[in-house]
Amino acid sequence: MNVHSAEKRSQILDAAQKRFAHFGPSKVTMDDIAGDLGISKAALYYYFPAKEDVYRGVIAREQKEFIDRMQAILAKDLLAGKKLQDYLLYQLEHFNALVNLKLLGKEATQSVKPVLGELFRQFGESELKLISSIIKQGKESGELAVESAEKTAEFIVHCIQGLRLRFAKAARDAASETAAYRAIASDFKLLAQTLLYGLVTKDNH
Amino acid sequence: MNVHSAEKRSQILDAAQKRFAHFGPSKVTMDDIAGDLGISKAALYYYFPAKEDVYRGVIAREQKEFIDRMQAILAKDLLAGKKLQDYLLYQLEHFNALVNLKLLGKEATQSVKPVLGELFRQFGESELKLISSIIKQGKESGELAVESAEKTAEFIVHCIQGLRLRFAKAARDAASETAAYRAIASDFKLLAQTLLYGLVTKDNH
DNA sequence: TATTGACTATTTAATTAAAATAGTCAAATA
DNA sequence: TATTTGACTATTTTAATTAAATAGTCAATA
Repeated sequence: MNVHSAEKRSQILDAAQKRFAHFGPSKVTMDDIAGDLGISKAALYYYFPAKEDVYRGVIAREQKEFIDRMQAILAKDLLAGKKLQDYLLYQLEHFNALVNLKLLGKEATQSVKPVLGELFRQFGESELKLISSIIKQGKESGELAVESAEKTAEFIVHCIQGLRLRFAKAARDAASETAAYRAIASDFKLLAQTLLYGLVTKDNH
Repeated sequence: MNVHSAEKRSQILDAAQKRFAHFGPSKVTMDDIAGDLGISKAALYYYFPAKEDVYRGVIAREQKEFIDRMQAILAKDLLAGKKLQDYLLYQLEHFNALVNLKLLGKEATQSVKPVLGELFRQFGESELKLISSIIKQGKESGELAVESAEKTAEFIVHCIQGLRLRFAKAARDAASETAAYRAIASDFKLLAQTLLYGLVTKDNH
């Protein structure tokens, strides 16, 4: 029976994570990963039935880490507006720390793309739940004026993902990735401000 | 001397535009286009020195058409807030009508990609100018409370492009393109509303 | 249960030849 | 002189073939 030590599985994911981040998934062989741990490839297959499962494992772990961090930020007893602001301001830096998450579409063999798509979808749902809970809190307390909390949350998630996507694209072309990062960080700051208070002055409401 | 008739050039672009929209640029040969017009390929090269220039011409024309339409909308004597709203509400449907614009990155041979990138950049700048002029109008009249009109305009353009990009991605995967369209249309509606008035109720400002 | 070496099955990369297509040009035409 | 063409060459794509790399299996073993 395959019981697996959770310990060992985690070590394997550690090694794979480092290599994936450095070379991209397609340039990392199962022998590479096994070699890093001083075990044979066959042993590796005892823990993960396919390379796809290793990649899936690495990404799933990163996604969980991201969601956990964001949940921690949102667990505090704050106004919904403040929470939303915090989410927008902190999600980018945490998102960026998780290298493989960004590698998603890019650098993937054709066969794993559907899997990644599915993982990405799940991730989006997790993000939607987080934002959704914030908006609901704000709506119920009368702090936020929204018609449908659900639709509003979706809209915000789409904005976030859209800006991230645009950033990824810009970072590829641009001379400096740092410049692209600063630009998008500024965008998220403005998004946080504008979503809450809008552009129109009070006199003109 | 190469004088070219503007008339003929335009006819060529018409034929190319239709084919590109239907099959994608890489599946359209110069012979195809020439055939549609009942002329020889050599004649076509008399008007356009390279296939790249045909594609460039088609896209440039579509971009101009888009910008012209949007300028028409914004030429009216309205509050900046209303103009911004109009822009956000109408840009999507007009953008979608211009097929080749959407084909940009996709379906392009490696050699034309840099050209397309440049065209895309120029297009972004045109859009930025439009939005920027709206925001400036609103700022100067005291209608909009923005720190930097320039930065705000950039932020809004990034949101627009991000949502479009996300939409293009979703449309590829999703079962129905129509469903994806409805979703993004709703997003732009919410963007128009939220950008102006924000989510926070007046009592909580 | 966990591990391995030796194996097979698949996938990717490199090579080449054939086909399709872009692009040129001297001559013809209107 | 401006435009068009057929016949040409140059370049790029595609297809087919093989060699190499890598994924994945399994009986034997500690």
